[in-house]
Amino acid sequence: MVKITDVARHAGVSPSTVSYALSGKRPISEETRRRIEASIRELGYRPHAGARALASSRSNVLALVIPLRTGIHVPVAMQFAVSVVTSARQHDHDVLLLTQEEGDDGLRRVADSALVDALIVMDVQLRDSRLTLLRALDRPSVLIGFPAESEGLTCIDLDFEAAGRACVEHLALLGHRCVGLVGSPPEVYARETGFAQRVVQGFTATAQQHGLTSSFHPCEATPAAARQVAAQLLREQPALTGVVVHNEPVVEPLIEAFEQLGLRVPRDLSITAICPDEVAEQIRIPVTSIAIPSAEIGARAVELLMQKLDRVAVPNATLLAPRLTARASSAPRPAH
Amino acid sequence: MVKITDVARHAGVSPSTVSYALSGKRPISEETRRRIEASIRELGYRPHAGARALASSRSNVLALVIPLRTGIHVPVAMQFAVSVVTSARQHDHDVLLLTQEEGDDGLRRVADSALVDALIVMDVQLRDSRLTLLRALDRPSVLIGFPAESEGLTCIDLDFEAAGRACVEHLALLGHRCVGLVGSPPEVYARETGFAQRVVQGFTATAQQHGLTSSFHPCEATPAAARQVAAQLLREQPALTGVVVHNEPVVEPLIEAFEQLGLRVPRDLSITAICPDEVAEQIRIPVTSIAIPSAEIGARAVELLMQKLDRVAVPNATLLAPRLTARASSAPRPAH
DNA sequence: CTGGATCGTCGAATCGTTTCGACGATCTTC
DNA sequence: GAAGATCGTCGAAACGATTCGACGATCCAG
Repeated sequence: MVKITDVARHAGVSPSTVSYALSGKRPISEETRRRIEASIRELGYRPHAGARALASSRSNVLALVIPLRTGIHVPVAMQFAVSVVTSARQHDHDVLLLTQEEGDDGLRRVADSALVDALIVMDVQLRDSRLTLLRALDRPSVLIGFPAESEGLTCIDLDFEAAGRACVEHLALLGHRCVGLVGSPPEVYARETGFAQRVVQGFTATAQQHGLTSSFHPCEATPAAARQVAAQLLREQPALTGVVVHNEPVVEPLIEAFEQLGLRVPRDLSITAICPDEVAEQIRIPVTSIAIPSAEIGARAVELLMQKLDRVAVPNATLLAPRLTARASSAPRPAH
Repeated sequence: MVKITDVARHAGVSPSTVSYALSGKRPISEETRRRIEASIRELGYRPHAGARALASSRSNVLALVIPLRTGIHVPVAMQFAVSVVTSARQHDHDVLLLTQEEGDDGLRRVADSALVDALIVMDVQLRDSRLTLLRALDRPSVLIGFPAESEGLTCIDLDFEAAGRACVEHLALLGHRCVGLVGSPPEVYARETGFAQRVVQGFTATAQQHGLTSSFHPCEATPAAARQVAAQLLREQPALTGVVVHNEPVVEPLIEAFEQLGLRVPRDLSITAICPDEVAEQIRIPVTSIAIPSAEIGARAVELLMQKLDRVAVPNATLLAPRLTARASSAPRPAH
């Protein structure tokens, strides 16, 4: 293995000079720098990560805790993870993958052993045992999602309440007067995951505000459940003309179900979804949707972490504004 | 931060004794060990990862390279990643996440900087620029999937050829004489990803061997494409009674398409798929399938790596035998 | 009972960086 | 042209573990 002393000797300088040339923490003359860089390339030198971490007390590694639970849409989580890795690399950091089931101990382990400099935690719940831990830890962290009490933590997420609101407003603007929300699987609400509830809040409040009739149903992530919910919605609200879906795998089956019940989309029924663009676009009738900007959230989470590592103050809460893309699935309310 | 000398002082022993008590590399008396363990708990000591890596030249971190490409089924990749993390933890290792796009440089970086001890590479292609690199690297690696030339590498995967064979044999045994294969998206074959081609080989060879009429069509991962392929298959082979699907997102749409073309599954048409159990089970008509054992592959890959790290010889190639689960979608050939 | 293993522990060297203080040399500024 | 900054570099001291050789004590075999 080639080490910094080898490079130093080869370039005719001292090891510390090589280090400074690499880190830029002290000025190095143009000419010396070039000589050092040439030696590095020629010898194929790579700083030893462990030695570097030991000396600098920075590992340049971020921990990412990914969820495993049912009810979360896997491709979204994956996209998010990829975006974290990509962004981290742009800041010269790597990403250590932890699973939810490692729990508190896992977080404490990687933090206390200085294996990672900072942590990103996905899918936090309203009351999450990890919150206390994260607050106590001497390493910065960023949460994806908002717990009930976010004091002393840094959180970022799509503004799901605004997303629910935007969907209803889109439908209201098109003249719809009777709307329904098809939500995530029941267990998602049961375990008090903030984002799902926030959609419901935004949806319900806005519907009321606009004087619309509305109802809300959780829905398992299966076509069968979708058919059932579709039928139930129509039974309860025969005048239904607008539906908001917050449940990725069910968007398409739900449309199929409505059509089999005799409703044409968007002629008789307008559909709006909160889902990734890929899902919205790949359906036979492309769906008007609010995207879940996983890539942006990931990138922003990393930025926040980098700032915190640099001791720059950052906002406690970052809510990304929803952007609605109108597609073929929504239209003005049928004249009839 | 509490360090090993603190523990040593607290327990009244030397630092090296603490180290040996922790690693078990030399015998330590029962009583001393207990005293040390008590001190560790009391002080909340965690060995500094960097220092440990530096002194032992072992980081206890594995690199995992995940694919980003289109055409691979994301939940499968995710399941696999989770299983790698879980298994690694059981061997006291952590997992560093790399993306495909980091490419050769990324692999070299983490390997040469001693950031990781070993590497797992998913989704290798038949001829992959990383192969040369992996062979040259001084760190052990395991590939998921088989390249064209696997000499000097350790590879593991489901035996996709046997999977193709098993599907055809299942259909042949049920009396079917005319079968079709609906494959992955064309780009998967174009980029020469071994596993997809191997299914085709197993399928075609076995069909021929049993004297069956057969045909093969790649298929984009959309319902529209599924409908198109279904129609085309029936046009080409009006006597078609058995279909093998190797394309997760299309299994359900394909069944729907066939039924809309007037064929009842499994009365008129038997379907067999190569896909995760969750996909096979969640469809209205549960599908006879060969599972992709991502969890097992992940666990086995980690085991192999651990053995290689311990300088235990391991087989070059590990092919997992396919297991076919009969479900509602396949039945004996219609009488006439 | 004696000589050679084995057991349990210690001290010191080592791993490969970063970083701090120091020190000439060069550059400003009045 | 003297005093003080700044520039560019060096040497040496961390950083916090692991591991090797050594050494007294205990055990066992002949």
